[in-house]
Amino acid sequence: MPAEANRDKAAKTEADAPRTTPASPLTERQEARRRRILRASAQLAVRGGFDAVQMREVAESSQVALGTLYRYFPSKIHLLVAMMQDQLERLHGTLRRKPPTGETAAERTAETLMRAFRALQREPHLAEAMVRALTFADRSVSPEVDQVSRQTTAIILDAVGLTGPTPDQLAAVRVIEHTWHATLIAWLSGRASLDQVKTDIETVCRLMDLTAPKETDTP
Amino acid sequence: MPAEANRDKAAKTEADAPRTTPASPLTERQEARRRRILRASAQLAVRGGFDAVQMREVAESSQVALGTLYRYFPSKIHLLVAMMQDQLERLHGTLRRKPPTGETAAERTAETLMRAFRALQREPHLAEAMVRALTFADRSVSPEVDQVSRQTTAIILDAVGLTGPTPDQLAAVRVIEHTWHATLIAWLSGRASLDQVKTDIETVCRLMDLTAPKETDTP
DNA sequence: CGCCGACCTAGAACAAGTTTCAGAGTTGAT
DNA sequence: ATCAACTCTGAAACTTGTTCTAGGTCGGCG
Repeated sequence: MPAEANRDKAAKTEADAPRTTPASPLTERQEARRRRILRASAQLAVRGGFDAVQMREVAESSQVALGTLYRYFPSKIHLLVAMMQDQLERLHGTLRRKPPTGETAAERTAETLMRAFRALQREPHLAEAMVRALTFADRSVSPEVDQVSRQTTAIILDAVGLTGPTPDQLAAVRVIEHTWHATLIAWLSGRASLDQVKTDIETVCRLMDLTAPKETDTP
Repeated sequence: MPAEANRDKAAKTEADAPRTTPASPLTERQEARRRRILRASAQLAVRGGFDAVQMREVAESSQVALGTLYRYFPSKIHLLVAMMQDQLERLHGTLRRKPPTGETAAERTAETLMRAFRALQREPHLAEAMVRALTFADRSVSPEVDQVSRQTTAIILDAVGLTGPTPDQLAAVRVIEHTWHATLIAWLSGRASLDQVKTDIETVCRLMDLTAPKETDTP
């Protein structure tokens, strides 16, 4: 069934390659290829982490030529960051279905992050691959990394229960995110224990007062 | 003057290669080589950042064979992390000579970090090289990365003016460090403005209350 | 019907980090 | 002075990410 042609035409008029951003609509077949690639990458990552995701192997596993792989994901980093976007979306969905139950904002945030952390713990190699990619990303991956960052912010804001955060609250959320990332990295490279992760996360959630604006008054 | 031999012997008895850790004392010549290598790396890094530090070029610039370079620094990451250790020591020295002047611990900490930040700003490529290496480091570099982390902690504790920090205070310092790192990364990859860096650093320093223990009482 | 253009494939080629190896060079001990 | 045990050198080889080239496939259109 030639459902592909007209869309290919559309893609052509706008850009040369399918982007990871929502910009260009992909053919069904192309969507399928993209999913195959991401799935193959995830499988490899689960087994051996960042180093095990080798572009030639990804191409072979997903039954795609190397050149095609690079057309879909312009670098290994792009590929792994896209994988992270995938996983984050899934996580956000799960969290929406089963929101955290803590009393205070700090408790809910810590609970959310620890839940995410336990999910990552289950596949540490996968986590390592994604996080390494994320932190190694240079300017050419900024848009994608930014998207990941926004998604993380959204997850935390959901946990807190804020819809219209003040700039101060946004800054606090950023600090929490930073701690989350850095702790994750320290844990993945064996420099922090599980306890330390837990402590740090709880510390930052407790101390970043998210319930009220800091500078302005709230009568 | 053959002051080299006995020390080489000493080195041999203990390990195969000179480590970056204080473990094995190096010959003068070896010290000189090591410094040449670090200097050459820094020069290359200043020019073009992480990518410009190419092992072949470093070897050539420092007049050392490639194999020798790898004997001193088992990987590019090790090399760049060692560069960071160097710079941090220098910074710590400077800070000791001219300590921050703020009234509160939070102010002094923020001042210290912003001063470090401005130093990095002067050589953004150098900063990029070091930070990329630091965050990309895997387990094999743990000891060195850990050393960097300890040095950073020491600098912050100096700024705060604490000598015997409580576990809670150490956790708070870790959160500050995490924020510092993550902000730096975001800035280097163009995802955060100078203002945002400043805001985040000040936010975390302000909110991480370092003046008194959190759990235990202070009569 | 047969050609066009976009996409895809296979595979070579290139770049940079890393490893390897044979042959010097050094140095302390005998 | 010679030896043994190192370290250093120079160059090639190997690995993996990335790019390039030449040709193949497919759907729509003249």
